[in-house]
Amino acid sequence: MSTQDSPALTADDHLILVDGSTFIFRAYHALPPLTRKSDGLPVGAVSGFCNMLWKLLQEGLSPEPGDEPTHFAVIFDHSAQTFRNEIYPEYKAQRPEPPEDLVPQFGLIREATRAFSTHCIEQEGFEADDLIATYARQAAEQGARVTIVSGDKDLMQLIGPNVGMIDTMKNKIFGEAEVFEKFGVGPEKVIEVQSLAGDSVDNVPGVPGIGLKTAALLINEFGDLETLLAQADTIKQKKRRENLIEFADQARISKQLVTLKQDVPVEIPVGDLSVTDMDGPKAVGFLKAMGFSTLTKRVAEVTGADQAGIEAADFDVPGWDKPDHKGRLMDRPGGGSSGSEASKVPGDLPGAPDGMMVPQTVAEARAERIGAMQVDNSAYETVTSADRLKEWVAQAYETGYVAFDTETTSLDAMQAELVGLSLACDPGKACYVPLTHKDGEGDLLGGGDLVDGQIPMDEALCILKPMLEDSAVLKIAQNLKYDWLVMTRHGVDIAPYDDTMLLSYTVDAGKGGNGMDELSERWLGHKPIPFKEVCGSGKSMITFDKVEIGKATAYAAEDADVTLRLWLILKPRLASDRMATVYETLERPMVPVLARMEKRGISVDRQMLSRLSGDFAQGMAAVESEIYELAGETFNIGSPKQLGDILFGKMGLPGGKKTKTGAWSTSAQVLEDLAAEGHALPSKIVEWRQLSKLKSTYSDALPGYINPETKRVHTSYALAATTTGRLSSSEPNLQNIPVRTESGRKIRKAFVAEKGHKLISADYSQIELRVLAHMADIPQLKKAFEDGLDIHAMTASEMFGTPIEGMDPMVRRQAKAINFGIIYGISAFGLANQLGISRGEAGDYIKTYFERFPGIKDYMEATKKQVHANGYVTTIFGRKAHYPDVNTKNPNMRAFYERAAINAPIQGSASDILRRAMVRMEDRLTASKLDAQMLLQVHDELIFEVPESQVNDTIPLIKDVMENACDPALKLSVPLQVDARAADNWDEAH
DNA sequence: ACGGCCACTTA
DNA sequence: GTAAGTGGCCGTC
Repeated sequence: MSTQDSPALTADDHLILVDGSTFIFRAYHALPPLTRKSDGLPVGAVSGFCNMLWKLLQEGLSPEPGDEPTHFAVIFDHSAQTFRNEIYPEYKAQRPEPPEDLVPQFGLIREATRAFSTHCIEQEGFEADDLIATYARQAAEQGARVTIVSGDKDLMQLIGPNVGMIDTMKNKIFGEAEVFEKFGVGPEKVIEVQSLAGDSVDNVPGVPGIGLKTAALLINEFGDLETLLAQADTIKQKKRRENLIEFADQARISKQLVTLKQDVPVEIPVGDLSVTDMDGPKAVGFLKAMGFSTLTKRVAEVTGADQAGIEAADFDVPGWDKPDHKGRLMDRPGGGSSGSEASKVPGDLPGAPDGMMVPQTVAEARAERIGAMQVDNSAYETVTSADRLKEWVAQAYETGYVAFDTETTSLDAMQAELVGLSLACDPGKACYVPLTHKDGEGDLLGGGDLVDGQIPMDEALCILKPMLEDSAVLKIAQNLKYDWLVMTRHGVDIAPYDDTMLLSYTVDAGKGGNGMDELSERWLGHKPIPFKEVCGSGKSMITFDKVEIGKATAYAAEDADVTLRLWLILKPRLASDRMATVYETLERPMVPVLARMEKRGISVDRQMLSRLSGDFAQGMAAVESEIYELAGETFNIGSPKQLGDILFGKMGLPGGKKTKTGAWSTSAQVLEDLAAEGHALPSKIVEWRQLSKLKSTYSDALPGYINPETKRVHTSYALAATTTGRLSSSEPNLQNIPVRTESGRKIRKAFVAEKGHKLISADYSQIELRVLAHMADIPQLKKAFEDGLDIHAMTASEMFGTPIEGMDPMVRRQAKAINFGIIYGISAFGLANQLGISRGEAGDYIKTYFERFPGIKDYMEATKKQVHANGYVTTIFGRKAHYPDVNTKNPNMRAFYERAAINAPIQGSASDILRRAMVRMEDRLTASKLDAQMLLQVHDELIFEVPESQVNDTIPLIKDVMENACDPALKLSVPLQVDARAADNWDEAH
């Protein structure tokens, strides 16, 4: 990958650079020796390294959130020879060969780095320090924070405002003060001092007779080395003066040696060092192979890897000659592991219990600490004055983050009136700011007046707006999209922000709901005040502005308090679960994108729908009388129970399936089977039901969703509702608008473009099959997509050997059903149902398919193995879908979860791709000065409203964004194809 | 008034 | 065979 493809770092990023090489030596000498039980392989330094790395990956460096690394790399020396040896051949020349039992551990530690899914960096000709210097400079220049993990004083010259250094072995943080303590100067003068004082360990000569103290004295007096050398003749002390003059060049060489090279042409750009999801089984396999039982257990627990089911990794250890006789190799005291002693050697670090090396993860410790705090609803403040509100805002600036929640009059963000808002900066410290509470008599003639003691809305917003929009304060909300919509209608654009619902969804999708009440019970063991206890429910429900302010404070401030606590628990899990990139690229940026789509809404033709309702009613009435005629009586056709009595009781038709409650099924499938046997009534029922559905769900219901103000329909998208990463749409659901039947498409025609505009529909062609071809790496499928072939015909041709030219449509149809079946985690039962063939025949088809496409079978088996071992599967962009119950003993349930797990990476990856396209779309349109507005998303399709004059320029841009949505993070091995069309209504555009 | 069940709509 | 949401019916509260 070239440098320009690599994403730049931002101020929100935090790069951790681990100095691997010095760590190895220090761990070797500082820690008690340790050998592998099975064969005496020395692993002491490996153990120390693994514990250190695991701790860093788990909790970053600070117990506070927001500090988790977004980028992480371990840097090693490549070889002893570097450019410094050309300048000064003696540089580090006196270094002894590393101890014999350390040699095999060099490779193992690199292996360990990779086993923890961490970047392992080394480059020929450069020391680790130079690579660290280069990365640190680049990251700092891009505004990111950098932390160097090392105890090497040579790295102290890099410390600066954005660059910190920490010695994890001594648990010491090095800031400017520490540098000053050690060198007597600030970080920027360290090299000047070192060039004078030299370094006996590294064989840097310096100037004879000048040590650290004198060097610091001189540099503080003269400023830098060159000035000092130029004015050396003014030095009073004779010997010092002579040495400075005589060894001036040696000092200059020394400076070159100690100056770290900050412009190494690094092979891997800094932007590519982002933290990636840990491969639990891989890490566990490695740790098992090392015999680190405690850490193995710990990693398996946290990553969810199946400890028992994973085999120890098998790899060669260069530099390690497995002794013929146990215990021969080691000569370090206590380092040997003779056969008779082996059983006495603990499986892990002796003398350094894991409890010290591997503290509880921050995520776990947090959950425990925050979860143990009590929630006290009576402790919250009601903010009634502008001055108090300003103090809360100041507190938010002080803390740097604030939990935020709005209270309104409606669940529909597009109609909701702002009633008040709540803030929290610290667990237990939260407030409610009532704004438009009215007294409770508003339903009578009098009353409905504003309650006293509320800050005027405009004044409150003036105080809050700068903070809510200030990049210095992180706003934390639960389901921010709602609050974002409410606030944007008051001219406030919240940024930057975190969303606890999305955090939970990112790390735990599939484990349960992500609503606040559920998360609060799960993580805090606290049940928040139910909304209905404040506002009631049903007909007697009151809007929040009628709630008495004391009661409102207890409820509203609690929401902010709980949200803050959830954030404190969930945010560290992005790092510990390696999900930061998923959250930051696929989840968080979707909030404003979807909010704007919901705000725009789409125009529906009310008259057209009204006419359709009439048409459907007429059709139903006609069918209805036929039904009563055939049945010989009237009954409620919409009641499956009554219908079953007529069909299978009175008329005595053969009942096929039963529903799970034991009643006769009257499903369309059953009715169609009966119709095929020549019965007249069943097909009439099917016809009636279709019309009934179209009328009730669509033509009758949709006009009720037209917003009186905007005259448009505003759906609501749920970002955290599905296990796979798909969105869902509700109130109304605009992702299931009919399209398959002629009468259904009439509904779709009622979705229209504004005057002077067109609707553009752009949809991915076969995206899930393409994703599958990529993931399972199926050569025939990839070739077919590259060549633009009819994929179902190709499948049929491959399976049955018939040429694509002049293929029987029925054969193609079967292949199509199989292709879909594959995506759904195929079973003979399901395929038989779909195609109306026997289980045996369906099984034969599947067998043939797997023979032709063995990679698909491999993929499915691998996926099943994964979900059983980890409890989750992942998409190509790292999204996780959890199936916590997949190991159930119930074979039907188990098979069901396995199919879902096979489907999830396919469906989820396709969803990720469209999310990426959506996140980029608006900027790309704006950059091209196009006014297209993204209105709807339907899983593989985007709907836009576009000024007529711009249609021709907009279509290619939309296609470009969608077809290249994987760039630059991932190179898909199949092309993506997008079909886009413009028309006056959705039906014709589709 | 609420919730489970069934049926139907989409990708 | 995967993933969703909505409406009508009907029993329970």
